[in-house]
Amino acid sequence: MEVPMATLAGRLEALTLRALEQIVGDSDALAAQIAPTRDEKHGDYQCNAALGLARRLGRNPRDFAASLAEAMLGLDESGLLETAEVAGPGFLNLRVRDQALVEALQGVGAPAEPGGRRVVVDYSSPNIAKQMHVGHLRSSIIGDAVCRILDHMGHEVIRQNHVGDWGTQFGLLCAYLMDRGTQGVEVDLGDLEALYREAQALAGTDEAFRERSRERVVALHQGDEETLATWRRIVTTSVEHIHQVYHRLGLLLTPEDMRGESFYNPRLQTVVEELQARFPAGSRPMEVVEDQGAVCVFLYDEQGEPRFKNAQGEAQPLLVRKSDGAFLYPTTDLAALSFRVRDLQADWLVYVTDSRQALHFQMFFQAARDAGWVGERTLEHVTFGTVLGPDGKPLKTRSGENVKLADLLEEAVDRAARLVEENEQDSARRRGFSAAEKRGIAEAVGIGAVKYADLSQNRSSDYVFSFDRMLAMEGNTAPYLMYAYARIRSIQRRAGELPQDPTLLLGEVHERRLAMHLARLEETLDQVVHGWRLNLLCEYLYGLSGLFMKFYENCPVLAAPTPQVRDSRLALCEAAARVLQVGLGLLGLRVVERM
RNA sequence: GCGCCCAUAGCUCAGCGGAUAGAGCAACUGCCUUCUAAGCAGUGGGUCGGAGGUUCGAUUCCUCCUGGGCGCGCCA
Repeated sequence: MEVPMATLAGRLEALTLRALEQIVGDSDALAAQIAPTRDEKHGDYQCNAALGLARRLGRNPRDFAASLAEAMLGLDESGLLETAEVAGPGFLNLRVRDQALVEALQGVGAPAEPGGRRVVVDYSSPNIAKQMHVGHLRSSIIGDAVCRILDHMGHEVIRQNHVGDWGTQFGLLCAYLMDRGTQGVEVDLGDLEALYREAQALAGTDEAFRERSRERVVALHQGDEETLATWRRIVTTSVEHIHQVYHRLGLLLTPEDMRGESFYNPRLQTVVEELQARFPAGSRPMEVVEDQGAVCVFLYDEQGEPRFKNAQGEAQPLLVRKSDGAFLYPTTDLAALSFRVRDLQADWLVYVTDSRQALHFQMFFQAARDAGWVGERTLEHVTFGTVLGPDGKPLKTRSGENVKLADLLEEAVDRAARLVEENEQDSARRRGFSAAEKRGIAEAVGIGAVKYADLSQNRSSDYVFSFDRMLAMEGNTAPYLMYAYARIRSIQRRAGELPQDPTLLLGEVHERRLAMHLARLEETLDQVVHGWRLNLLCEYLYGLSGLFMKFYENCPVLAAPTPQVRDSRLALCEAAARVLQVGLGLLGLRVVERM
């Protein structure tokens, strides 16, 4: 993995590689193995290259590490290293010069120059005609953070909200609405949901209605104007609701990013025909055959064995057309992939959906690859676990329904508002906020808490949703990080004029620790992107907040011993505020100036 | 049956080859006449589910086992 040269880790890695080449000559298997030290008595970074390499070369690891250290110090024209010391069985402990650290802080948090790759990020993807519920939370939050980080790193991001606006449920709903003759009458979302439930119930008992629903699906797909008009009314109502929720969640998604399943309808037939024509029965690694009236794509590995098997141990196909002629989820996904590659010219596709769809994505990615649609492009399925209730089962309301996202966010903000109010009632903590300020803080803290609680989890595991924990004032929570930021702003307000281009002095241990951590934002992001481990960014920001709090306790800023130290500390405060704001911004959280 | 994910402190979770395994909560002890105490400092708490293997080195990688979650032909 290439690391941008600007980061300390990147510069150390480059230096280490040059030194290794000098010692052992050209070798394809050289790895610098630079990592931040866990314990600061081992320096700032450690190089673990000597341990393994010395053994392969039949040399003593400590001796090898010593000559590596010598070579590195000799090649270090830019004055990066303070010391390089051999320790333990052959670790090389590296301490960075304060001057190099100060340089690394220049422009920290600034976005990269544009010029990266073109990335399509597919996320959120709610269903039309239903309220957004907790099942859409993680995709929305995670996908948005992915977009923000990619953009920060200089990539061109194209958001795609692949909404479900075209399935069989619309036949049901259109048929029911048209039966009732509600054309022209305003329908709100609550009505739609009630109507959908009624329609489902009716379909359970009424064969004729089921038949009319099926006909409506066909009419819709064939572009029947009356059916389309009904469908559009449903869509318009839902889109409005969805964007209200997005606005409150603070997502980047706009109506322009919405490209629903219906968009691909005219392309589905072509996709199936292309595959059928190019991969007739007997083709490898993929063959398209009709079985029981359905069009099936079978995928084979290099040995000609089926890549996927069903519960009976038989080859399992990807179904691209049902026996009744209708298309399915995989068909739409293939059409969308083709559109993103050919029309949007993307060279990196990211899909953010829950992990239950992992098999589907494996199959459909493989089919796209085998069809030659992918080439050198990157396909990533970013999965996540389920949001659970206190009982350890998927979160539902007491009556067993999906928790509506709008309700969940409302409660989070309510609870945050109560916390703000409690502080205002306490004479020792009162800040004298206006009603508008209190609302602003509650909104940022409440929504931020929900998002941060999600992002700070390991993506792959399920997690138990708890307002109490996410809004806790202590620990790795949004309020803690936002509080750190507000404290910095408070100092800056009191300081008045901020110093112009001050010299950073890192004599105090808390000053240097803070500076070193601040300098590691970009290298943390490099790690985050590798596997989309967003919780690493959360951990980084939590660590930053903790270091700032310790700095705050131990290093008076406004009452610093000298004007030079005061200016230096004010500059550290400014850098910390910037990194916190940028970092939280990358996660989609807003900061507040006071709380 | 096959596949994917998970198992780490009493609880909730970090830690995807490196040095004595880390946080927060909960329990206990200090610190507000000094920049926001939504804070800081400290104490106690672990056979990293089990057994093998690879490695100079394994919570981390591989194999098997146990226990949980999820998925596997016309839903998306």
